Amino acid sequence: MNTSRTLPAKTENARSKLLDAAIALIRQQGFSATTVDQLCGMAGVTKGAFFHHFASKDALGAAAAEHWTATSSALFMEADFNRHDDPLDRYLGYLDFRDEIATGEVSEFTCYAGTSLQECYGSSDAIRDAAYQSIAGHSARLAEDLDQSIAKYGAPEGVTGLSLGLYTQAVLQGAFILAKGQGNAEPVHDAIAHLRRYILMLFGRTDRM
Amino acid sequence: MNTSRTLPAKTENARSKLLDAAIALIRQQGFSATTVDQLCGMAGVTKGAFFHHFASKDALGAAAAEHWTATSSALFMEADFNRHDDPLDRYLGYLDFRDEIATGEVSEFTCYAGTSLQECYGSSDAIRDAAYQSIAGHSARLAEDLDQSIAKYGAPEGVTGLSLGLYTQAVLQGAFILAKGQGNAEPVHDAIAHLRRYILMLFGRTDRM
DNA sequence: TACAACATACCGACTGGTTGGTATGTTGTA
DNA sequence: TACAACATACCAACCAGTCGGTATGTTGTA
Repeated sequence: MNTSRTLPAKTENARSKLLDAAIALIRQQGFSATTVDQLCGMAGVTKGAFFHHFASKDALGAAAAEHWTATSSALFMEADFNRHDDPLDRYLGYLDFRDEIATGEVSEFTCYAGTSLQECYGSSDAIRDAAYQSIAGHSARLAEDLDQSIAKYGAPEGVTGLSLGLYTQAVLQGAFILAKGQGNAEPVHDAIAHLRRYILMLFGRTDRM
Repeated sequence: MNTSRTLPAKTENARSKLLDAAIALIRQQGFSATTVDQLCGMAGVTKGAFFHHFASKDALGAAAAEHWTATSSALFMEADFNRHDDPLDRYLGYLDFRDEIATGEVSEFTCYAGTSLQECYGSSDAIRDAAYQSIAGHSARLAEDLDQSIAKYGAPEGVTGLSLGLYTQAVLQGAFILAKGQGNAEPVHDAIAHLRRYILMLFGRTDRM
């Protein structure tokens, strides 16, 4: 759920410039602390454009979650790890990929959906729902590979692909919080190492540790 | 890091009433979306009292993190699981305890420190630092039992008590985010089950699964 | 093809309620 | 009486949202 993708140059319209600005600013400052004027300033558009495209600040927050889903899912779908034949290799490749992209400024590798879900639970149903959809959908994507891994390698009773997919997201989201506290990506790398070890032990593939 | 503790009756002063209100309201709505007037209203005091005790709204947010540390660490210190002789039993008892207290309204079992750290990273240094201190301190407490467990049962190279303590917090914090999305504690129970299985496998105590 | 009718995208000054914070009392008590 | 612990009244800045207006398509039709 990172977005260091190269932007498609300049001819973007006001709407997408505002969505990009929203993801950048809200990841840094949070939703409430980010003002409409700030968003317009960063996007290089005026308030008129803002309220032409979005009914309210809340509506922008929710739309930004969908935008986030679109850009980040594109990022993961294009990545090389999907080409592995083995489902467990694909999952482990995903973890490696997430490990790699966790570098630089903390607010640039943390998750828009997680941040806004955490903050806006209780103050905006629209944002909460859109943000959770983003995370749940991403988990479901992972669950496919994990279900195939379970079918192939077996797993303890009660362990499902979706359960492991959600756990994966929980670990990452929690690690992002620690990274914000510490100011660097180290907690993310540590957490992924633990998660990787768990998965390998779970599937009896300790030879790959 | 839960606080369903019974409050010490009524003779609280304005300061602690405001801190309690802060933890309740900010966990629900987030820091920025919570106004000083709301805080005063819930605490049953006036603005004069607020700014008599706290230099600013930010200062209250930071003080609330320390208050959170105090109340939650008291909660965990008093709990029964600390009486186990075996360090691993103490850690597993901690997980059981966290599992038990994750019931009812989501905002009542989630973590003030995690929520405000997530949101205020980038907009308030004081709150960020105080919140991280809360989580890091809690992890360090867990690390003691985990280090003793490592000494007693052994562990793979590179696995330290502090690393596992921080991982434990990451798992819980991430599970809280999922719980906010889903609206109930199920993701927390699931995540703890995975974490517990990991720890047992790590220490070669699969007999206890 | 020419032109009216309409739509879309955007601008920026303005507003009215909100919000964090202040200035100035009042009261209990050591 | 001195001072901490509050209460009351108030303010200036801010902020989401509005509104009248412009510029540039698009579409239907005679």
